Amino acid sequence: MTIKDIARLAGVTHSTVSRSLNDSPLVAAETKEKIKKLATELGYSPNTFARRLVTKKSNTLGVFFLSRAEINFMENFGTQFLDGIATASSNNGYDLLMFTMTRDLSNQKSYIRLCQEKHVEGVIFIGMTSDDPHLAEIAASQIPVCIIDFELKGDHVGFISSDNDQGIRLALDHLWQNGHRSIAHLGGPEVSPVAMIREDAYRRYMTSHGLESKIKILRGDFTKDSGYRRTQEMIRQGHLPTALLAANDYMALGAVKALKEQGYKIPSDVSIIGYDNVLAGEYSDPGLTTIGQNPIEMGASAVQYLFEKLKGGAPSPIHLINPNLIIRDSVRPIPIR
Amino acid sequence: MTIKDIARLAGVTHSTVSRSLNDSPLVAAETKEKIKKLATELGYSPNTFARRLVTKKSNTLGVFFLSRAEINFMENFGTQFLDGIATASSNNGYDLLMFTMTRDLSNQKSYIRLCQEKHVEGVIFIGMTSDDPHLAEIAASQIPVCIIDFELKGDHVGFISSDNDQGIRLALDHLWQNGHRSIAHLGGPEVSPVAMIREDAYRRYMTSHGLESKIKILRGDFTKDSGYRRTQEMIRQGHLPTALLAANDYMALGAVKALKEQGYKIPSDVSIIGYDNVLAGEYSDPGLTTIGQNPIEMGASAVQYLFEKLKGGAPSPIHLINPNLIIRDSVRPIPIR
DNA sequence: ACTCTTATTGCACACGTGTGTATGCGGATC
DNA sequence: GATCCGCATACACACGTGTGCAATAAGAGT
Repeated sequence: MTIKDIARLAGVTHSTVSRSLNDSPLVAAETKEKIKKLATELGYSPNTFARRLVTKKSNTLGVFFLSRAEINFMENFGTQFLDGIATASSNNGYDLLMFTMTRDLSNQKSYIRLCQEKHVEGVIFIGMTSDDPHLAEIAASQIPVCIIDFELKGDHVGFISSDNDQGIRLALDHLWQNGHRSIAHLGGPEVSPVAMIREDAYRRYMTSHGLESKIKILRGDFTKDSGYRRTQEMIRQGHLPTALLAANDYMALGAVKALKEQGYKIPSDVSIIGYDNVLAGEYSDPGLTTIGQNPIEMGASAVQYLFEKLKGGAPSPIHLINPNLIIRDSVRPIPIR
Repeated sequence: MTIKDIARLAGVTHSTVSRSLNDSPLVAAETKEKIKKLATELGYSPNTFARRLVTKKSNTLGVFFLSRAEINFMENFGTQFLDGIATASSNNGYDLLMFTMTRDLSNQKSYIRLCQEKHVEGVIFIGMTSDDPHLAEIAASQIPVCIIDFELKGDHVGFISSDNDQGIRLALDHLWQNGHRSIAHLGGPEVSPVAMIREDAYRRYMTSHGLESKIKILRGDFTKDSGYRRTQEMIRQGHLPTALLAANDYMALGAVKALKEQGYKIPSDVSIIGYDNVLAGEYSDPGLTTIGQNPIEMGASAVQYLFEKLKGGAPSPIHLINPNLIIRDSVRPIPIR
């Protein structure tokens, strides 16, 4: 079923059909209607390959995501990113091609080259790592790029992230409103940009609320075990805060474990708040109050950035998505001392 | 950069170039080499749209996955399925188009229709649900379909799943070898096919090992809370087994919680083994011994099925992937009584 | 030396769609 | 009534690649 078939049945040429279906003003309203009706009756759908060949527009976005079996860092975020990306893309009539970034980075084909070959108009990266050998090439890309949770500067590259600063403020506001004044921070490693942003937000909040003297930072590495050990050390030193704000949920769960082992009760003895809203926090005991990112919205924003770029606009290269506070059972109000 | 450009530079016609790059025997070995060399030097890559237009082959697979923000049932499996699918697809020179199955099933376009429009040669579904209104249409599909974790019969539809029967045997073997003879089963709801398969495997194993009298089944609904409550009831009744095999990890974690609350120690008092290898089990206390599915391999198998179908073969419509036992700290050997 | 065969290349068309230009037709203007 | 204008449609070509068939050249056989 092609436009030529429709043309024959309607007694016109294929050009008239083409123009009708594309709503060209060059064709009489009457015949246009007639042809459109005929097309839908026949269940016609255009051959995208022929169309793309002549228009030189692919209407296709690409998404690369990290493929590492042993690293589960993405939790269920991965599918939610993809969810947001796929629906936003589809809503705008764009196809979505999916690629993986494999682990042996040596014989890996250049991403950008691959995109050119596939005629991808814009591309999104999920799970980019700083050891990737193609970073410079991506930064110099001529086709619009958007990277989730990894900052890279370039004329046509955007950056989508959760607003970590605001997330920390949400968490600390919650503790503050529950009467907590002695709040320690279980931070991530210094090599992690996200960890540093969260720690910095903690420092600023404490200072601006007159709690500068209460600032206390335990340095973990985002693993549950590091949270467990740093908390053990803190317990031994004997200075327990009333609340602990962890830079991610896994460390928070490690802290819970260490405290429970020493006979402390959560949240009656110590309140704990995590970050990321991983599933383990939902199923832990007590349920972990935490800050949730909005991965679906992040994915949609990435697509949004690409479309604005494609339209010739100059969207902000950085988009921070609002996180939200998820209240469970690990924070308890205390009277102000 | 087209084959015409190469033709001009090589002093031949575009047909000769086309034949050379496609390794046709109709062209002299000498000129073939020359042209191939020229093409790589110029960094030529064929225009897929033109090629697909004339060959009528898209070299494209499609993947639909369920898009439901509030349902996290896929955990990190989703990305791993996609990982396996994307790499297998790419290794065979196929592109992968991604679509979502949106929640409002009413105004949803027919999946198969969409596949035809996009010229998808084969399609994979992840997260299919039994309330989807397009099931009949999928079953009757003329293009090869493969569904992960959802059985549907049709001439061109395949079914990929973890081998639940073997998984249960792995778990019970592990308990058996650790001396356990009194093993209860915390099963899933009767409406779940997977739950029934797992329960049946439990029954057969117990019977074939002379433990028919020890068969005891608690009926949960796959949630942590149901595991918690069924276990509480069992404790109240006073007949504790030495080991508990749960039909999924969340229920296992619920059981752990109930037992710990009553002062029992895991695994010294009761051994517990879960199923699915969700992340929460890795981070729970104690680490949950469980059965892991191999989602990457499942994804790759789905692609494999489609390719065999496309080659005209008749692959088995059912593929069961071997699960594996993941030993952590929730099972402990006991002396045989 | 002539014919026949075979190897190699060119020619021409096709795939389905979009678009610039030409053509035809009706009506309005003078 | 001749001219001009505008509207609607047809014609023709293009996009880049693949392929059946014809054409040419070279070599082999008699």
